[in-house]
Amino acid sequence: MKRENISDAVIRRLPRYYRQLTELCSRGVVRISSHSLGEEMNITASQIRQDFSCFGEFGQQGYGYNVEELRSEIGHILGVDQDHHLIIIGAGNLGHALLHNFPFHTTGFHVDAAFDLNQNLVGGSIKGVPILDMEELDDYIKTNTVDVVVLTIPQAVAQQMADRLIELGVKGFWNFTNVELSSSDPQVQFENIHFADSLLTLSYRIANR
Amino acid sequence: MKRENISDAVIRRLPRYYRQLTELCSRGVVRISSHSLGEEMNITASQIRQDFSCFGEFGQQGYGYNVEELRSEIGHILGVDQDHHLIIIGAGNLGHALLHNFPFHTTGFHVDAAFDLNQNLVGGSIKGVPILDMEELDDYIKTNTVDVVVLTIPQAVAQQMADRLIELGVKGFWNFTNVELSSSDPQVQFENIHFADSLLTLSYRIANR
DNA sequence: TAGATTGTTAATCGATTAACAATC
DNA sequence: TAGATTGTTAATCGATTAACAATC
Repeated sequence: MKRENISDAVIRRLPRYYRQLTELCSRGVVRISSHSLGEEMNITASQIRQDFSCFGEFGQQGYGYNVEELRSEIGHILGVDQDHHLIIIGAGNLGHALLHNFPFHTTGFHVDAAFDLNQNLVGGSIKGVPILDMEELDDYIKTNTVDVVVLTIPQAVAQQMADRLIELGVKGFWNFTNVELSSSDPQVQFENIHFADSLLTLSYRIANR
Repeated sequence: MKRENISDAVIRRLPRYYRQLTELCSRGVVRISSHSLGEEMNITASQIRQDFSCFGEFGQQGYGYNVEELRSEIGHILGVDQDHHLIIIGAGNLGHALLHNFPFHTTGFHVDAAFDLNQNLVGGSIKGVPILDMEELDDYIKTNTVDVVVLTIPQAVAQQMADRLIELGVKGFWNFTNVELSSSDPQVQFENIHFADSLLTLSYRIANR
């Protein structure tokens, strides 16, 4: 399904809705109105209804939304039921931490492999994910489906690695290096976790409180 | 210094400017116009001038901006020259990764200690940062300056830990748990790194490309 | 001086909020 | 049926972009 004209602001709220609805599910809440959902999330009821209406009609007048149903609709919109394939490049501290702690399965991603230069790691596995030699990367991508590459490598080699991967046809990057990656191909998607940018905004806010 | 009415959008662009200017500095670029800076960053020249004008007049007509000077001004606005104090709660994989890889010093933060429950870690240190027993946390905060607490602990205990710390007077949180933390005190600042939300937006975009 | 580029004011665009008819 | 709450249209608000006088 291809949807046009959904603003980035809306897209960024979807995971929050999904998270809140998951929480409501686990609390056993069956139905909720845009008003009460908004109260819990600090969002106006208007915005919630406006957001949802971009994707369909999930509620019922006079009743509100069925929590479980709405959760599953939003999960579907986000693609959590799509079984995407992902590999991790760089099995250092951060790659390691993601492999150990991040619940990839709840987001519809399957981690197929990790790659590293360090020969002490190569051949081993973490949480069932094999660590392969960086040498095997090109071959791997040519012969396997890779929807997203996680970049947990040093800044210095980030753009060149991205270029190499884009060349090989990779279209999705979850970028943990504090580098602004770019591609001339608009089909290529980057999602950045810029730790430093994040901490600096906090620094600004505590300094200007 | 207290600035009023600076929008979140502007604040979130500041670290990007700072990053780009640092890069320009290292390339030896001495001066730059809003136009060329905009070209490099994919931002309009208008927006750049508008953004900077929130904080002062850093340019010169007919010349543009002195890169080094502008960088230092923005760094100052962000507080990188302020030597903030920070502790890390949870020295597991993620806390570990931050201690090893994150260049706290370039952001004006000094990491004074890490805390963990795991007695195998307590007493040791990582990159010169001592790992203390969680038991000592309350005393530590009462007797030391703590501007920011990094939360790299399990989701399940996140809000209760935040409540405990807020009670003790902590006003800044760098939150790595995928939980929406909140406080009734508007002085308390949360900056969230929601990994799952981030990956889900990527999932959405590759599914709706 | 002439050209370039700023800081700022005005215009435009887009996102959020309010209002309300439709209807469960 | 009456009350509640949706989905949607209209109004408002805020952020981005354009324009331009000031001036280096």
